[in-house]
Amino acid sequence: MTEHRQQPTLDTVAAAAGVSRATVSRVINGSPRVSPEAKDLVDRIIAELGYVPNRAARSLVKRRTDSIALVLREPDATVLADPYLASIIIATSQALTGTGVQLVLVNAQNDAEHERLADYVRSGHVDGVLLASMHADDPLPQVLIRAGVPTVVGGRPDRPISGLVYVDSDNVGGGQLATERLVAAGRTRIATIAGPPDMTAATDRLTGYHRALARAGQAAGQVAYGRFTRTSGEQAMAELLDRAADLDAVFAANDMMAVGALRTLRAAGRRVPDDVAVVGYDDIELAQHTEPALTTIRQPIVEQARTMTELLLIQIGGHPTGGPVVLPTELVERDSA
Amino acid sequence: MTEHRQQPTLDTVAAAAGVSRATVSRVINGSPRVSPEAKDLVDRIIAELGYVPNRAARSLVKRRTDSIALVLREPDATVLADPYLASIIIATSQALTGTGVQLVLVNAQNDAEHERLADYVRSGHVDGVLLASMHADDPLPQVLIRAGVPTVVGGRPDRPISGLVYVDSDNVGGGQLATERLVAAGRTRIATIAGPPDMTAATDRLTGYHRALARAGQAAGQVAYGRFTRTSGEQAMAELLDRAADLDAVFAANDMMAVGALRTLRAAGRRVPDDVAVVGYDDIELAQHTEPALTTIRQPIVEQARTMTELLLIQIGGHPTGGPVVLPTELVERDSA
DNA sequence: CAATACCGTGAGAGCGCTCTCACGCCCTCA
DNA sequence: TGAGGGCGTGAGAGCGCTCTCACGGTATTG
Repeated sequence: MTEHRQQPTLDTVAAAAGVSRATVSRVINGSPRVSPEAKDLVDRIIAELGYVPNRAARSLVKRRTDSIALVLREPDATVLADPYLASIIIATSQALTGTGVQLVLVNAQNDAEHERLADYVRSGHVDGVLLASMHADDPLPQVLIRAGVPTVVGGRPDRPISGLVYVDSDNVGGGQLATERLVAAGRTRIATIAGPPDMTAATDRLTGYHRALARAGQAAGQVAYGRFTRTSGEQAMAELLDRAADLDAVFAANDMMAVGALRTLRAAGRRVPDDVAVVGYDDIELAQHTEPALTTIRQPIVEQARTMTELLLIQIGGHPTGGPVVLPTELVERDSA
Repeated sequence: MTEHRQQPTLDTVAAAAGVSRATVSRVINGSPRVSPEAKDLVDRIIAELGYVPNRAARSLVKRRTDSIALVLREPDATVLADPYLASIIIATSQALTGTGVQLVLVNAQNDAEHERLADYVRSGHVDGVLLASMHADDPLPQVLIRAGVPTVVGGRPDRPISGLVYVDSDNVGGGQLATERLVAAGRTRIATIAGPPDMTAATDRLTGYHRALARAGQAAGQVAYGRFTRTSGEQAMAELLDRAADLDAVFAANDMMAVGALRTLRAAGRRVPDDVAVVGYDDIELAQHTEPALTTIRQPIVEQARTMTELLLIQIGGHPTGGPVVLPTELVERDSA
């Protein structure tokens, strides 16, 4: 293994260029108060020596690290393939390219790690925090805000938190969009498989469902609850079929549950979309490959990540950010409805 | 917004405890050369003041940042849902919990960003680098090794690089496993859809396929090439059917191509597995939901990430690491073969 | 009992950088 | 011609921490 040769420092460069450390620093930081000749000379020496500023030293004096934390709260390896998470991570990372800001991934699954997270942030290793997803009763956002740490969360918290900036997608609008699609297709006995009542995304989608039905002048339909998993979707669909054998459409609050519903419907001998139309939510990869391909609602994940990142950087810059941002969703028409 | 109250420093704590800065430092770093009384006192003051050491200051003098970079080279938003990537990220992050080491995600898509990556690492912001996936002709590993940066890469490079530590899964063994499954099922005209010839994972799987056939005493079967995408799998399958209408089995070098093959086979009126048995590779989420569910090869992604992380930490610790590690794969039996 | 060892502690020198301040220079203006 | 005002530059004081070194005190040894 190559020996770590001593990295050149500011002083090395200054000495080689015959100027002071301050001048080199000015060149590096693009200060206008440097003569063109000095700048050229220093630039040349820097290239020659392969000098790279030491980030630790810089952030020690600047009180700035130029990196932000993306905090994930999904717990274990079972969610490994969670496409939403993956998208958020990649999209955030991409939103950061060109800004010179680095992304630090932080896993904070349990409470102990939440504690450490606060310390971690206060230790000055990051300038701000992105919380990937809000969970009910999560004290983290408030802790961070109270500590004066720039923070942006993804998804609306279950109750308002003053000073909290969040970026959500329009779940109410999405649920409404999905249900309206079913109404427009002439369905009149539209049921729904809702998500866990303790998640705002789930309750918002249900609200959208109710709203669309009301606007269409239809009576409230059957509601069954799932846990956003395929098997819970299968069960909920069975329950729905049991309670309302004549239903002709289902809006599932996410695609995995829709996939489960599709299975139950097939097992029950119902044809999709002929007998029962199905609309999902999320537009996961799998939605393209089901039989029939799933009509669903697409969330603006990339845009959400980008918006969150932008808001955070603005906040870090010390500027005021507006309130929460809610991004519109989109209907993806396929074959199941 | 709360004012960032002045964080207490070592001096603050020392003054409050009536000891010297050095003693506080010793307590924090768990030095044995501190009297129990002093330690208790300092611990109490630290808790009282909510003191957290400043990481920048620490790493400035220690030349250690306690964070590592995970470098991704998947380019754009189209691979957003790449489950392999997501798994690697999450698994790495999990492998790091409890070590006190932080994960910095770095996107290095194009060459310009590769350049900057080297600088970035030399700027001392990370202690080592994990390269998520090897691409052919990638100069990065050599650059890093030459710079003396601890590095571990995922996947075998296309040609040996001296001093490079990599962790691969046994693609040859996996390809063999898949093909043997087909042989064991009594298939005698086994074709394969191989991946891009410039990726070692693809060529290794093909090698495994050939080896299994040779061991079984069967003649070499038809080989068509895809690009690891579903549509390329569809095309390759059509090509295969064209060249050998009587084939009774296909080994696809990844699941996405297997899904494509399934489509083409269905369109061609072939029943799976009755007429044609299909085995995929990767065991992606989707493999559970195809019709029929896909028999496939599972890679030890979590273990791979964990191993890579461990090897890197050992290297960072200055200890010698053994050579490359190759992890075994596993057959997942479902309905397509 | 003197010599030696060790142990807990404090003083202080940096780590590599930024940034304020002061200084000399040239240019402008009255 | 002298006062004033930039403008480019250098000196030097830290940022918060670790770590070496020296020192007094107690325990151990011949």
